[in-house]
Amino acid sequence: MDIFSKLQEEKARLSPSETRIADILLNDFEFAVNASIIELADKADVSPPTVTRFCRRVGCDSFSDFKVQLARTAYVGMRYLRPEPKSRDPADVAQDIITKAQNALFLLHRSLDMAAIEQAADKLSKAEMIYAFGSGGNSSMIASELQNRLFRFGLHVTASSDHGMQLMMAAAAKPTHVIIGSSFSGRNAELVRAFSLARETGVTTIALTQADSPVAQAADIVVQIDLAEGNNIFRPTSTRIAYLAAVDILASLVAYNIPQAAVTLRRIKQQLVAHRDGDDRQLLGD
Amino acid sequence: MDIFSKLQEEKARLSPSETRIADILLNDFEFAVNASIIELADKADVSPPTVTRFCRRVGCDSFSDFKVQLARTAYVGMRYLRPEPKSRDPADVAQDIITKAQNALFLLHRSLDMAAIEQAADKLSKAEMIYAFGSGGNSSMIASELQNRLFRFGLHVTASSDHGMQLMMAAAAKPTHVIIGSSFSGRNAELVRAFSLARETGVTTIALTQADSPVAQAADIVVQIDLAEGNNIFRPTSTRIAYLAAVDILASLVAYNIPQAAVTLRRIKQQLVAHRDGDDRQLLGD
DNA sequence: GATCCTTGCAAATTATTTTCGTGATAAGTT
DNA sequence: AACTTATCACGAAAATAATTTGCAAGGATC
Repeated sequence: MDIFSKLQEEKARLSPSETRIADILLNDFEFAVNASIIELADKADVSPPTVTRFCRRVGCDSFSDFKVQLARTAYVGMRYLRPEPKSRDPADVAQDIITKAQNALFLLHRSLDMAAIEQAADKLSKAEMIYAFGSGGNSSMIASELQNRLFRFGLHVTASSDHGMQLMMAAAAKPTHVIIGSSFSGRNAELVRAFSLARETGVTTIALTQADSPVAQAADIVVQIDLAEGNNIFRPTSTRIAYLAAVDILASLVAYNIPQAAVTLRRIKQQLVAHRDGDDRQLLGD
Repeated sequence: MDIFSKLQEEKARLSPSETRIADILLNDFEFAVNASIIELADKADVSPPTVTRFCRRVGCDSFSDFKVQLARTAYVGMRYLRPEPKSRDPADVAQDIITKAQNALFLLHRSLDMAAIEQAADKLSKAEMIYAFGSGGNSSMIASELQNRLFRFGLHVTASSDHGMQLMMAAAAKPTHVIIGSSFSGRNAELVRAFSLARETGVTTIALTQADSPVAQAADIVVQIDLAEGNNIFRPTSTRIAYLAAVDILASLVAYNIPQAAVTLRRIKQQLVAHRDGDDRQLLGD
């Protein structure tokens, strides 16, 4: 368990002196990781022993262990404690965006249900036909990314971001087919309808979405992507990055399931090396 | 600058004792961040002073500073020193992909030229018309992402992934217009032609690409995105994630330059909060 | 008024850094 | 080739700094 969650948990039980220490951690983190116990104690107007006791309280062995843990979780844990540092200084903006993106990946990794992903990869690699659904700028990008990745392995796949089309495809799909749909919010009602329709005829449905959302409940297999609220709503880029990484993982696992894919990919790679001087289109390869 | 790049840089000049210390860092990192200077010295078969000297050598003020820096960059920096774990075990595959994506963000952040980005943001926010160019699956996605982000701020922007169209637009552009083009490889010859054409008539050109590449040389302003080779060629997803983050940064800076944008964005946010139950399309907002 | 908790002081302990000297290697000199 | 001389890496020990522990005083609570 990381320091920051421990801190939030203990917050109420902290003594006045300890609260002052905690405040410094949250407000002037840079100072805190670089300070010695004496400097930190001075700044918090407490004695060094109090700082030591504080460290023990939040689950560390010693002050130096505390500093290491602090520095370690800082990278990921820091920003989602305080809402928005949001200075307009370009360096801060860049730092903030990069950190949020890394956090999103971190959270994705932590919440990934590997069993579900493996199951999804398994179904996809055996599917006679795959429909990738997603609407809105974000999810439709994910749908075309799925198409982009999967067709390379020799799979039959088509992507659609059109609700009407999705419904028709879902109605026409056979039990040997697979529908994979993405919804960041989990509340895409049309996708839910498409899933329900497909399941009536025994088509396998896979959702890339938030756990326990309507879309998740409508699907057979749920690759859940649960990010903290803050990341989610107002900063779509970091959420999208997490989805892209999830698709990357899924596609890689599918590739391992398909012997032919390895051969194809190797050929693409060789071609890439041979023609390094071409333009971007070649980078499509993987 | 982080410890691990410093380490690689200094590697050749390291003495035998120092090399032993470096080895421990790389092989038993967990031990290294938790050890005291004495424990670390013992394990490396050197004396504590040698460890202190080693710390100074890699750019730290003291041993404790060293430990903090270590713990701090560990999360992202670790893996790109060792080549490939690459087992087929799903958990490893996932870990590998996530780490590579995080590294790409880390490297992006390190190599970002903030002055160039600010300059680019400045030009974009003042442009009468913006053309976003990019071809191939990756760069065309970046182009449409640019359109997607910039039109929200009230800017006039169009994206194109069609070479012929790009040339015509470049020929028709006026000095008050801006062309922004993306090329992962930096070798998109058509984009170079479009840039050259545009510059003849004094149109500002901005490139999102590798430094010192043909595309970079053809542009007025270069937002350089330099990732290590390994990431680049065979794993397009992580490169793309870096580009997406770069666009995110650029767009955020543009937003700060445009007073009107803040108002628009606030309205979008309020609407999002009010209609939380809608579908994905609303997440397009930022 | 007894008890418990918080806190700081001072001493003890431990960790880290500095200083200094040795030995090894390389470069220059006779 | 042999002999300085310079340079450097390295560790021992001393000096310094940081951290922890034991203990007692001051408050709050019951």
